[in-house]
Amino acid sequence: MTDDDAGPNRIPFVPVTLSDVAREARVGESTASRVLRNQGSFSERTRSRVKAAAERLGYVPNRIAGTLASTGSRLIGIVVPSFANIVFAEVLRGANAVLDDTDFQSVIGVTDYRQEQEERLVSSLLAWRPAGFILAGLEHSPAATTMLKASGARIAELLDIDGAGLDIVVGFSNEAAGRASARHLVARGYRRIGYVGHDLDRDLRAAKRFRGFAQALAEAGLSLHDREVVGQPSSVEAGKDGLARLLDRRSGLDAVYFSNDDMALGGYFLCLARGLAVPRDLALFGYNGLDIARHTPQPLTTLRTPRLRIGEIGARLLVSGAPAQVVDVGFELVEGATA
Amino acid sequence: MTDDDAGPNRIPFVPVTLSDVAREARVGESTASRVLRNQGSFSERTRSRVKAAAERLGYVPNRIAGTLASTGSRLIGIVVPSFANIVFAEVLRGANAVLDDTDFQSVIGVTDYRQEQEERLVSSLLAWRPAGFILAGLEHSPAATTMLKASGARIAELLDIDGAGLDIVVGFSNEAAGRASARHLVARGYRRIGYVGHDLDRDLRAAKRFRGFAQALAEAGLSLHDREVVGQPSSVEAGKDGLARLLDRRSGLDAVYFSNDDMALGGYFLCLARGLAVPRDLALFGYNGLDIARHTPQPLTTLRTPRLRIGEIGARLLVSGAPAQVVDVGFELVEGATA
DNA sequence: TTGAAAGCGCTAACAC
DNA sequence: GTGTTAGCGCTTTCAA
Repeated sequence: MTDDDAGPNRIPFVPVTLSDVAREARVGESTASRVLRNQGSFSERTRSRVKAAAERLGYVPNRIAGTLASTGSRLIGIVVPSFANIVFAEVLRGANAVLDDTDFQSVIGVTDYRQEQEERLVSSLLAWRPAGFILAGLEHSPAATTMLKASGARIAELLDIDGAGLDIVVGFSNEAAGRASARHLVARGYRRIGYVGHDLDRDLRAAKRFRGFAQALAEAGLSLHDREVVGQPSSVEAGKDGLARLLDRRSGLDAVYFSNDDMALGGYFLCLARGLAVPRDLALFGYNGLDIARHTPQPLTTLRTPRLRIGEIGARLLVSGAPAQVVDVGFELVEGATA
Repeated sequence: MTDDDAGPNRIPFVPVTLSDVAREARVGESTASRVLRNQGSFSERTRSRVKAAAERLGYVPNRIAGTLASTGSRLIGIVVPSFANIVFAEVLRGANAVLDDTDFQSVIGVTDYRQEQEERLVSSLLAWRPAGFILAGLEHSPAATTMLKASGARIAELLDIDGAGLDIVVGFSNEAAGRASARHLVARGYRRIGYVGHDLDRDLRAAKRFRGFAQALAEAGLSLHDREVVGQPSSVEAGKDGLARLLDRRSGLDAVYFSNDDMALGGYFLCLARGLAVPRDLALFGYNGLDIARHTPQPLTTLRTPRLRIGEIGARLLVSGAPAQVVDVGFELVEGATA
């Protein structure tokens, strides 16, 4: 599983080092270093000679050595639950857009929603002495939390503000999101409301939304009519199957809240397939504001979250050395045609 | 834009080094190193003392230093066009699944489908002296190609085999994919076939599929009835709008080939909204085999590609030091209900 | 089986 | 403005 032979017919690779450049330019190493990093002072003549030498030799600075020699690294460790979920993809995109303009580089790990995997990743990323970490959510294993605190790295926890953060926190209240969704349905006159959700043990933010949702129903004197929680990650299929089971079991539902838009789209497709009129026969409410859900024949009523901005803000605060803080970016209720 | 002050109230971070561990265990540094890497020989007694000392001190090995001291790094540079596109997300997931079982770590960059950006990324990733690179497709800028070749790193180019690769190539023929799609439509009796595509200048693989598609039509004595190419990245909306324009402009179309499933879903939603019967009034054919497209009221007819496997195979060949080779994983025509 | 010592390629004082 | 000199924290000979 490790690479010993670098494949066939490979010329042994001899890298160009700073001292090669310095020799070629007939200056000292430190002078070459200063020119190449554009720091400290040097004459124009020296500058051009060093630059030319570096160019001629095809010099690529070795960041490993550079990082070791200086103090701080320019790596940001990013740990997300999944790539398949567009939400994290967009957060990443936002973060990357910011990091691209700096000389930070991101090292990424995927947890697959497993805390133990998050812990493993944090510990192995730590070995690279990252200057910062970007994580999803506020819940981490005790060991991960300890390591993070001890690491001296800045930490940005994104997408959730319901709880205590370690350092920088950028997101919105998932509980409030759930409450807002419930209030909307109640205001629209729906009374027999169901829930179709996924894997709440793993997706803690979905669990918080559900909690907020149920709470707001209770405040309105209602209770959940019924719910169907599938034990898998969210998907269109899971939403479709979940709603099917709910409908087959329980009659009289007038609205369903889904754990997210993927699930809700599955529900919507089921309604189309079964000839249920939406929202007359059944109202549907999602969460996320997925692109695709805006272009179905009836746009989905949902909550849109500024994921790209969350990634951007998180990364920017992280690399700019901003003080610890909580940034609530809020969310927006999107009135579609399904609720 | 750089981090000087590490935030408020921060205890200056003093990392534990190998020499701390060695001192604590009362052994030499090299002995401690051997134990911790489980390499070379040492007594059981030494082993337990070093392990205990490391544990007690909370030692995290510094990979930066380790990499510098040894020769090869354990980093894999991954460069993908986009996260938003589920295809790359899944390739990444596959690659990561493999890398997780090794002690390689991935450093990721996103090009946004721009070759200049790919070039920038390759050059900045090179500074980390990665042992390998994973790239999308076979087309890179000349400068990027030169740098990659000169780097001595192994290279895996994924998702396309229509062309010359640098080292390891894992994917399928996009042209063949286009041809297979055309043949299917022709075999089904469709004759007035249109195309709705996106941004072919940037998405070179979509361009190859289109080429194969047109070619197979020609072989069948047909030619493209009309086409609409939007100058944006693919999206549901672009597919919807593109098809709308095509239909408004040209009558008599009996089938449309889309540049991918996102676009095709947009087209499908347009048909639903306009009350066009699919496939009777208009047949639709996509590309990708997206999950969601299997759960619409009528599953989309499309081509499924084994993206996860591509990522896995690419990563595995890369880290195992396999010889340069081309792996064709093929694709599968999925007969849905839309064509 | 163990330790001392010499780097890996670079940056950061500090002289000059 | 420029060069010399120590390291950064580790791995790797090489003796012991």
